[in-house]
Amino acid sequence: METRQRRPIGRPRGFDADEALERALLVFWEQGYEGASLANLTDAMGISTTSMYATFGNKEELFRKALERYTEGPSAYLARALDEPTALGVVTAIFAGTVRTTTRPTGPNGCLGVQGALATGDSSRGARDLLVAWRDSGYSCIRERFERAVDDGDLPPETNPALLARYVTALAYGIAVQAASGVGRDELQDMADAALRNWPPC
Amino acid sequence: METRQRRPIGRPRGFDADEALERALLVFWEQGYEGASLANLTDAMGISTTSMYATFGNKEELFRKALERYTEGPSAYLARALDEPTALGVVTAIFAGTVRTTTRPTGPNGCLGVQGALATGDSSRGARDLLVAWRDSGYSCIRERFERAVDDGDLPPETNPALLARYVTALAYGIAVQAASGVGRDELQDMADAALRNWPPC
DNA sequence: CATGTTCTGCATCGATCGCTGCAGAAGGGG
DNA sequence: CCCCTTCTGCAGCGATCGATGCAGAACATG
Repeated sequence: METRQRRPIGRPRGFDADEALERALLVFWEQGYEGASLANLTDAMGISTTSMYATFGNKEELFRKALERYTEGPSAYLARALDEPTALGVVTAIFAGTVRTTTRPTGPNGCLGVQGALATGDSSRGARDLLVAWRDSGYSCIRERFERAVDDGDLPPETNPALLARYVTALAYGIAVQAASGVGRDELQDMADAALRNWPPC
Repeated sequence: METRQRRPIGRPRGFDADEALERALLVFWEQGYEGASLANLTDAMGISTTSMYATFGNKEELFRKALERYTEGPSAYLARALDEPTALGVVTAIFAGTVRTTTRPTGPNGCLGVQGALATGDSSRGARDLLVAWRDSGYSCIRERFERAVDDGDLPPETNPALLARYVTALAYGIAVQAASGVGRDELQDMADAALRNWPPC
């Protein structure tokens, strides 16, 4: 049997959808959901609004797919960090990944998941809720990882994993906000190193 | 001599400018600069667009004045916290004020200075830069307070005040982001308490 | 070739964006 | 009363918002 058709019927797409999505991701990352207009997005993507709607649905769907790409690309450090053998290793990797991703020499500063749609008008509530869920998902993964660390004896048995996860996410968000404000990579990494010097903090 | 004229010449204003500014502040706080449309703002303020422009200038000026009001109102805890006698007292007050202000039972969640215009399009860059300066001002005040604490012997002489201020602001921003995501007051305060349990962290 | 399917370019939709012109209303001073 | 100044209500400005209709182009299949 045939594994797959090489070309679907109909006129082939005149652009690379992956690259277009990457360009859209950068625009959303830098300008936020509301700040990124369809004209901004399609100009950066190099396609017409018609092609954008035919390929990605609408603006909110485009944002959702850009966020997926962000999760599996720039923000993939989180999933990798959770595989570190110790809780300290996990947190060290989370902070290092956050600092690196929010202060890339080329590209937007900050974190799409934080600054993409933190406060919005009514019409953008969908994007806002999407990021609330995204942040909550990241928090839950960290909390569950800490629960496992407690079970493994890697963290003291009196540790509150939920509280500890709130602490780590708070610092990561704080790094992202400062990066969006223009604070440099080295300064943020030094701060993260200092915070890691006593671990666990509670 | 007369201290001041009771009434300026011309038709008197038909609304309370302070109260209108307070209403605008709440809209900016909840929806952000870009998410708050002129219609949203003037509806909440209870005045017409003409009156808004005559009184406050334009949208960006209105935002600037709302931010001033925010600094002297909901965010005044920062200035008060800096008067605490010890660095630990300062940070304790900052965290408590941040948690309380970002999780008020009535009113918007989060911090206007963080979520008001973290990432914007080109047309809102003025508001964005305004908040970058606002956050930088807060950071500088904290850093200078820690420098004084080092001079006073309140903090160990090897302390890096700039780094410590980055740490405190990062946690405060992280609290604000989580509050904007719907995390409750008690949970955030517990986290702040845990972070304060070992101080200074570096 | 004809036919079917999909994608693209152009023009444009109604709604909303931030903002303003203008006439009249509401006060004080003469 | 008239005159001056300031504020308000109404209407509407050009621009931009997100989103579409439609005709034709570009492919596969027969």
